[in-house]
Amino acid sequence: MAVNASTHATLADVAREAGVGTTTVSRLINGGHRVSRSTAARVQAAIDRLSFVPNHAARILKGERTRLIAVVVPSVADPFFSGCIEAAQRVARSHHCTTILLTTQNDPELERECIRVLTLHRTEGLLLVPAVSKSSSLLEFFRVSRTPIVCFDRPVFRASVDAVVTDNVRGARMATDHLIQHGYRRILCLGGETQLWTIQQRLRGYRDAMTGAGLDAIENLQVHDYKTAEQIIRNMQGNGMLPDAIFAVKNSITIFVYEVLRKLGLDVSKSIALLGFDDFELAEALGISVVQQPEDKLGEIAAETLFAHINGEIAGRASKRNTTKLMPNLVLRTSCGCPTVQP
Amino acid sequence: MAVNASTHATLADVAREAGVGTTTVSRLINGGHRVSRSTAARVQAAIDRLSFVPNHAARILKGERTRLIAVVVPSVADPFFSGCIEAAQRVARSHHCTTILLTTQNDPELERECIRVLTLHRTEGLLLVPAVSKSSSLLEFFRVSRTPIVCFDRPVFRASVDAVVTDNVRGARMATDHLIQHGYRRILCLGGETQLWTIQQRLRGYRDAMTGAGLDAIENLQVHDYKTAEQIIRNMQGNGMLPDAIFAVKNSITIFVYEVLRKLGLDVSKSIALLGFDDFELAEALGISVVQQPEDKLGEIAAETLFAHINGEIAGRASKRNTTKLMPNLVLRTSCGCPTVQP
DNA sequence: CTGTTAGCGCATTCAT
DNA sequence: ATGAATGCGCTAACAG
Repeated sequence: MAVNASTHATLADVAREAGVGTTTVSRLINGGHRVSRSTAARVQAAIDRLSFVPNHAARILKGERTRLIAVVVPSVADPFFSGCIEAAQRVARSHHCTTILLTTQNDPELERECIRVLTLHRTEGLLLVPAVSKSSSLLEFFRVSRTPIVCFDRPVFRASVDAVVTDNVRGARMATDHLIQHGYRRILCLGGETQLWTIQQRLRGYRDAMTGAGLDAIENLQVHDYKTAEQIIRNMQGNGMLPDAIFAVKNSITIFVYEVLRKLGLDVSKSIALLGFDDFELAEALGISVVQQPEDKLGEIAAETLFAHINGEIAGRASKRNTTKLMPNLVLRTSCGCPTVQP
Repeated sequence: MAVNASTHATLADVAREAGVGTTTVSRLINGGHRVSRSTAARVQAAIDRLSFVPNHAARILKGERTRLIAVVVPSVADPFFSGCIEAAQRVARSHHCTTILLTTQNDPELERECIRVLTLHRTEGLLLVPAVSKSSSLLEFFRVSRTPIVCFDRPVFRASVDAVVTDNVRGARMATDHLIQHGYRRILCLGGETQLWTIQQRLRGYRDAMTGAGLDAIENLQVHDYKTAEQIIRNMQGNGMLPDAIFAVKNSITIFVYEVLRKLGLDVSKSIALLGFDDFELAEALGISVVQQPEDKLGEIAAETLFAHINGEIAGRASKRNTTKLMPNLVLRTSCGCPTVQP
């Protein structure tokens, strides 16, 4: 047989093998309409014999859809993002699309490279967590790009693309208000990575709540790792300035703080209350109260919105951008001072 | 301008816009050799004006590399796998390749679908966590596939493809031995998902260690969630049969057990020692001793091996399969009974 | 029902 | 240094 030995079999190979024209083969693999029973069987046999799989590139060149969408996130390892990705993938699969996954590490330079790659591959849509929210180069890309784009987790300022985000302000305010209602007055807010929009929003929520209650905001936004967290709390302890409660603006900080309090022998919720933004696996076991983001909803809605655009169900660029704000959930366990609930 | 309005600009569009032939444009975007200074500038301007990005599909059709590799894992949300993915991606990027990410949920049916998709896209290589280790259809696929494949985390029995795995037997044995050395005699092994190769290996390690020390293995492999874990331990408590120590064969079970012990008021490491397979974020904070898998190494080595194959640096299918076993790390914190270490 | 043919966008001879 | 022509594998329009 004169099959293309070095690489994959082609449609022509199959046609020759089955003794038919290429069109017949093409028709068979595209639904099998207008092909006689017997011919179909013969062609199918040839396909199996040659392990033929159509060349996607050739189809795309003919103008078929690529059925590829790109998901660009800061990191896969972050449980929050991997949760979103999982949900988005599920949606993509339901639309018979495959996902190209790119990571930016929040670096605008890498982000540009990701965009180059996905343009190269002619992805039909882009689900993007922008590295920075204020970016003229992203704005420019949005302007010239002809493929649908949906941002999630963070918006891009002044951009005319849809975005799906959590209401971070509201979440932080709910959390802080709750601590205030418990009667705490000195509520410390611990944070880091303040360049991120999400963090800024949470800070705003915290401040709003404190101000609203006539309390002074106490903040330290230099928490980068366990070490800095320990130092900060030790210092406050040394000065006899320990707070009544701590609001941690993100996942990892909540964990650091919990660890520090434990090491310093401070009983969480007895001596110091703790409430964090973002849930994590062990939080429930440890009774740590948190603001929970609906990550699967985020990924799912973002992806559904994207496909609505792709399928032309939404007016497109002409219309104004539409930001969907998802409400976070205040999950009360015991670290905030709430009583243990007995099931 | 007669530019292809509805879609992306083509090389011909650029050529027309710049008043040159297509060849010249092609040369410019492929290194720019043999193009005069002035022409180059003119063409570049046209490229920018039209936001031209070469059509990858056309290049592939011409025989260029797709520069695409597929990563097929059970789930992205699992921190173990997302760690592997992150590392593999880093390697892929260093080889100028993009990653297509597919998930199987450990379902052989979905796995087949993933393989269809990646064949369609002509990925140059496949990094696979096989849904099941005993699979004739996978074996068949390996046999006919002409693209390099590397399995990781789990092997496929009797397959002639490389695999990179953790030495699970050894890890479990190290863990159990350590508990034995602490003087514990009644060491309970708690597990689930026993259909997975990794779990089976860990069980073997546990049994080897127990048998080797002349102790009776005590196992319950029906732990599926928090509820079952609680029931099992409560039962043992009711019978006065609580063990001295517990070895949890995986991540989530360790967490369940920790949670149960806490709820039952049993002091971990004082009343009952605990040691788990697989590290997790809060384990350090909680002082839970674990067997740590080098996930980034796993992903990295698997990917590097794959690229060695892709780049023809390894003999290929002819040679026997080569399984790389990575040594896990026993990370001793306090839950196993070890003293707190003061830095 | 089935086959022939043109052309998608690009890289690549082979001329000039 | 530059361009015209060819073909990669496939689909679709057009015969038969």
